[in-house]
Amino acid sequence: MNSPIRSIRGMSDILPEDIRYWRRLEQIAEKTFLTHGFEQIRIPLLEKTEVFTRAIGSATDVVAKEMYSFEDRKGTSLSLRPEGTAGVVRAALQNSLLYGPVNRLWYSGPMFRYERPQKGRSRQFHQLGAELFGAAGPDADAEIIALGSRLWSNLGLEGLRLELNSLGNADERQDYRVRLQGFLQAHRHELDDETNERAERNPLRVLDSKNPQVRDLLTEAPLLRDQLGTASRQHYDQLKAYLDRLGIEYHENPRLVRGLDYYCHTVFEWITDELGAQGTVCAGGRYDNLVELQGGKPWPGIGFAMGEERLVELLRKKDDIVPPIVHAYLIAVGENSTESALELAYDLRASVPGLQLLNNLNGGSFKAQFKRADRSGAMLGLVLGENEISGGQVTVKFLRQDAEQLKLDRSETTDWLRGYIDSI
RNA sequence: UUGUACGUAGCUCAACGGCAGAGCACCGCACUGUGAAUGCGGAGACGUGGGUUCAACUCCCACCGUACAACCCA
Repeated sequence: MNSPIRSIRGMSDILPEDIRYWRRLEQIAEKTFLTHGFEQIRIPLLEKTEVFTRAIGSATDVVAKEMYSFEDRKGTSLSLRPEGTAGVVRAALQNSLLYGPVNRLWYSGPMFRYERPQKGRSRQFHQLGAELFGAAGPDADAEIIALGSRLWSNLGLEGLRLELNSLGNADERQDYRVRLQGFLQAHRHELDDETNERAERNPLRVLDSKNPQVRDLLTEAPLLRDQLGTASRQHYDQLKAYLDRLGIEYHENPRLVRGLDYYCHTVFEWITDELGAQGTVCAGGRYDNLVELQGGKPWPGIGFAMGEERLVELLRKKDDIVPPIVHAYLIAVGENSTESALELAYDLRASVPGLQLLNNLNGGSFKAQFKRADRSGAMLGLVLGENEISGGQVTVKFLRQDAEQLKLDRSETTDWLRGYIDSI
């Protein structure tokens, strides 16, 4: 016998018992995006690899080590998308969505990164994201952060912490990068190999290291904040003033940097303490250089992406979404009962809106079928036996309440069920 | 890529260098048209491959898988 095939590592199935949380998340997110003027865009899961190497940066781990890349039959390098923004920018450019009025887009769907799975991290994961193009000011930053905040309240999620930082513009960031690199090099004998290697490749990432020794040393490191020019500082201060006005709490984290190269100025993360090591539930920032990197004329943008698995986990912890109820289980025994039952179910499902009806399959005795009806969680057992069939009737047995069972004429069954559904 | 832990029935877990056990779930019977209680019965398992041993589910090694963490990041 063949052994069963398992799904690919890190690519898990989303099972029926979890679907209600996913649906709640996606429905509320969609509604929230809509009320903020965001329109949906759907783009391919597969892009030319260059879409990502240009945007995200070829030195980042995401591009260098974590992409699912392969050549198509013509030898073009393609990659499954590791994130959404790069492709959205590509699509916006290609379809002439930019360079006009402010443009707001949202997307959702699976992303792929080749990593060892752990809690809150998988190789196929799902993101919901929003992107806002054509507004360079801090009001847009506030708007996009406010959207996140509103989404949490719409979802009933509390206790998410907003961390905030500014990376400055490209020049400031480059200057800082050099200074930080200098600092790290001066202390390289105090650092482990891994950190030194990172100091070479992507020094900003050293800032959010979890290594306590590194963190200690970093208290003396130069701060990006001190490197910001007047304009960048004003942008950041103005954003904070707007957030204060909106009553959105934030924690400034001067060591918050994002993993992807395209960010500048405002960067932020929404973080929970309830999910273990992977607590970032939403992260984003401004990417004023990205459109240019992707081959367009410069155009400002800001956005964020949310990890759906992580948000679903938070919703599941609250556990306040009730599973759908099964109204009735149709039991049928005896000569010709199968066709009568199929017919009755077919008719009732058409004539009783919202009726959740299971009909018995695989035969079985009355006892067995009642047992299945009970296990199914159904409120009612509808019984079609020989007596009912010959008399044109249906017996209704209440499985969850203390009440006498009824015998209805088939002609009145539809109305009775409508009334029953309304009453519960 | 690295580290740690764990792989026994559909699920949750036992046991033990010497016959592999239970609970839940499933199917049936007691009750041949009435579930959820009870009793009885049925079917069903040692991740893979080596090694040590008279004997391995148990000890050792490798591999595969899973979980968590580091790295990285949503």
